[in-house]
Amino acid sequence: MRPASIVDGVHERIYERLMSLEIPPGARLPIDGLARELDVSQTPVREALARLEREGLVRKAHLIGYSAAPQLTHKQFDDLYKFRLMVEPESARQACLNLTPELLHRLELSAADMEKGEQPVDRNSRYSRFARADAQFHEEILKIADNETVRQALTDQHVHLHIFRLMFHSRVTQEALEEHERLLEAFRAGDADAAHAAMHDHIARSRDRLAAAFE
Amino acid sequence: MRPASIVDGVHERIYERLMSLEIPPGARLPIDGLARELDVSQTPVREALARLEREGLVRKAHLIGYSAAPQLTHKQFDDLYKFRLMVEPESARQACLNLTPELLHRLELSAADMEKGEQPVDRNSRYSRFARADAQFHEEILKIADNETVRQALTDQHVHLHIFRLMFHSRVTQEALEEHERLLEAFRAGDADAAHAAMHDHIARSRDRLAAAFE
DNA sequence: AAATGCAATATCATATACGATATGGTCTTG
DNA sequence: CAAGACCATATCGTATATGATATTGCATTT
Repeated sequence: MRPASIVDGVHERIYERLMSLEIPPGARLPIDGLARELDVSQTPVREALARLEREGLVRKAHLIGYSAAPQLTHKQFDDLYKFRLMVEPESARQACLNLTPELLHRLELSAADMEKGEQPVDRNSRYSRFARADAQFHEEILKIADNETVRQALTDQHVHLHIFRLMFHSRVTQEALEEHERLLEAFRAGDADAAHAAMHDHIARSRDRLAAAFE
Repeated sequence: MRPASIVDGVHERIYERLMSLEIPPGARLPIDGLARELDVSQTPVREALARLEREGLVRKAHLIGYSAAPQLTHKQFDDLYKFRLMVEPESARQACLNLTPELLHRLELSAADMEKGEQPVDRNSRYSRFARADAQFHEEILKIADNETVRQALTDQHVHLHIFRLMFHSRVTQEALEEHERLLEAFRAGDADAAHAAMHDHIARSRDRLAAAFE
């Protein structure tokens, strides 16, 4: 039985606060303040913040301190989606080629999670659940594509975290579910080109839906 | 004058030791050992190692410690090049569209650096110089493509570091220079599709040249 | 001789301490 | 009254100390 390290716990708790916008973009993150609040010493807080910095979720200014990363700019948003379009459709194609009935089944389950699931109690938890499920679905496809480098690169960009923060106040549409369904159809048919196209279409539409958040 | 932080210095010095294979893949990296050796306390060493861990250059085992990341496996190598092929040719195309005479000029200079330059004193420094210049050239193109997300994602994969470690004992060919030249020709002509093709070709050939390192 | 248990050592994880620097408000001065 | 100097506080960056855990080697036993 290993005692999970304090650093991991601190990292996770700060991550959640950032994700839930409890710590808003730009807010300061004083080390000893967090240490007192989480009832640990400064050392693990320091290390957790260093990790979050490398992940791009917080920024550090020498002799000034850490602060939560600002919201995505329009350009960063564009860049992020261009990146996804370079990588994810191709990964969907590859996933299609690697697909086994068992893997497909797991993917279907993952997609189903998004539609049903317990009714949310409030706006916040609902969006959170949706974002989590969507991230899970895309993640599943990347795992099937079996390219750890690509998966890591996307994970490092924290696509879904940023998107969640953006869509926090926007509407969750039924469209995304339908697009996922079209992707699944391509997978079921074993049509790699169709999977590529469906993923491309899905991401482009997702981009256009979210672009409204900048108006 | 800025008081460069000790953490930065420690990070850099360890990075160089990893890059130069002075610390071989798999070697242990004891915190207090490094602290004594570099004549600093453990705290900055800890933070530097945490950064290197996020960068994928060292691994950490809870209650055991840090160690240098192992060499790329054949699969990781394949994945890395598949990733590059998804991203860099498209970036070359975009760079071509963004190109101005001034930017092209800088790129030409960058490419020229690779060919001439002072004669190396030994194998090690020669490869190091080549690897650095090659990294610089590709980096320059990504900057022109002006997609910071993509650039960061590639940087995070430490493509050129891994490649250098692989090619440490292999031959540096003239071919790479010729491929860069073909890329430049496409840029000069303003032919985005040709730039895409040339970059694709260059990376695929680079992959095939290095694949020998696994035999 | 091989295996097992135990002690010694190396190393980590965390806590705490302290000097250094930035920031913000107040006070002085022109 | 405005502008600049100065001090107090917050916070960082680094160092050091301490308890906990893993690893290693040796002794003991079978």
